Amino acid sequence: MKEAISEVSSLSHARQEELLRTLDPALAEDIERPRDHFRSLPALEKADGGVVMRFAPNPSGPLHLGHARAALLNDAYVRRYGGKYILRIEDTDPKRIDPTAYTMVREDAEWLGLAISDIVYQSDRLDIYYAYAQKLIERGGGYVCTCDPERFRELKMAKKPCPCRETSLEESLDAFSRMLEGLYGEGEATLRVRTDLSHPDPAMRDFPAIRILKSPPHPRKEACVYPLMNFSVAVDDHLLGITHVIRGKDHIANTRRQKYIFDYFGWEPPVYRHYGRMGIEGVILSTSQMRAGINSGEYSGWDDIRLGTLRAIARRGIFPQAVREAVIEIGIGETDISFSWENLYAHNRAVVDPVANRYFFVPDPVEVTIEGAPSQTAHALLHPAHPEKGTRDLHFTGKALVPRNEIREESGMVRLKDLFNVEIRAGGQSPVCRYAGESLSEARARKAPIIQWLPPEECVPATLLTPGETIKGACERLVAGEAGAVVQFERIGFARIDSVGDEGITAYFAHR
RNA sequence: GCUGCUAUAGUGUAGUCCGGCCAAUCAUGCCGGCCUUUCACGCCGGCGACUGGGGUUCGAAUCCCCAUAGCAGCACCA
Repeated sequence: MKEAISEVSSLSHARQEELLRTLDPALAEDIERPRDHFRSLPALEKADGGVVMRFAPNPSGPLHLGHARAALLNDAYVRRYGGKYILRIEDTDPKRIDPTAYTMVREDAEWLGLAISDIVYQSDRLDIYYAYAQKLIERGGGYVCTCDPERFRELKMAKKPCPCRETSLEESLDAFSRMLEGLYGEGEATLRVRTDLSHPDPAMRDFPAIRILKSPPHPRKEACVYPLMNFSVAVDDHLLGITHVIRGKDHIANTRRQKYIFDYFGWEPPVYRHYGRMGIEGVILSTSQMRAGINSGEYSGWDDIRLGTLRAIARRGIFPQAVREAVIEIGIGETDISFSWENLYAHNRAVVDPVANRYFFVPDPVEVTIEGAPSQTAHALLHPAHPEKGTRDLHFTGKALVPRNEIREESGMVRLKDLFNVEIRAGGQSPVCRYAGESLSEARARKAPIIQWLPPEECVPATLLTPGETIKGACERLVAGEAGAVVQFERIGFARIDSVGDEGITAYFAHR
């Protein structure tokens, strides 16, 4: 037996399969094919008949890269299995609502290209939550607690019940009505879900479901009794027919809590997947911290290019498709990861390179006279791979703007791209530049750098903004027609033309 | 403190469930070369990882135990 095994083992997989096919073709069909791993997400259980999923941000600010992961992952599964995708605005905490965020979230979701089929506002559903809260009490699953929160916490940690836990069903129902009538002050009464006080995880013990909030007022509704997310989410997930939930692992405990509610009502919970925490190099994702920075004037707004908001990266010329690919590549692993800009840029480069027109941008320009050079016109291609897009024509008439850092003692020969060769002798204040022929092959042979340049009378002042620095320079006039588009400044990198004004062009650097 | 999750190159990821051509995949990054009137794109080559220690086994990235590290939760936030 052993010999037989080692004999088979010594054969190659291909050979083994071949032999098996001759012995038992049916069995051979069962051989597991190596999964073609083109970045496909793992399959979801119970999803073959279609899914109903949701993206559930709270409207405290615009969407950022962290939201994009949740939104796009769920979106990818809805597209894969078919079904519905619900955008659920979780606005049950007036303290954390920025009224302008309602629009920003919708704009950002649209930018991402989410396949949203419905939008639901939780603030429209308060009566539903109240009704289910009553049912929960009737089923013995909840009680109104009027203890001091601090006191309750102590009891909970000691695995001891608070006095309210023993109140009768009727009393709890009455107390809950009084909550709704506004007879309690803020924090004076809370509906708790009855769980298991001896549960080893303190996070599970009689967690709160509904609380009273007198201020600030809700921007959309008049109310002072609001559900906590664990309650509203459980009720909504059931009522909206959510089948699968993909969310961050910070919700693992919430999932367990929500299961108590599902159990009390006899509902079947969705299938959950929790992905790991995602940090982003050099960027804060906390909405409150970003807001603080905006208020203090550190950032110019939600679309300040140093921020990780979607509007900020859009402004820099990152396309939603690149974000989608980067996020899908990351997947739903439970490991904590750090999101790398390099990976995002690589995806964006693939999106943008084939379509971005090429232009010259000369940073820190210095004007030089090129002695002995004939006037002539350079016909530079808008895109090297698409000659049919045409050319930008630059007329040379004796002078050129070139990047200051190309003029050095040791410069020697450089070639002005699409024009001719120039011999530079730096030394002192005024560099001397002399025409050195048209020969491209000579420039090659002498390893002359091929640099960008501009006719001084045909250029526009331009500012290139990167997250770290502001580069002043000049660019071709034609760039003015690219407002809103992403172009490639040759030898510099891709940039989005943000605005074209009297004082010149402003562009945001995307990446190399 | 209590509870839970995770651990593969600089980064992301495949493989882990069901141990075996895994001297570990793919991408990105970096380095070198080729191509090229851009330092872009494309092509070729190279660099670089199974957290540590025990155990089980003929055989462990894969199973078990311990340790370590990171993360999350224990909010009248979501």
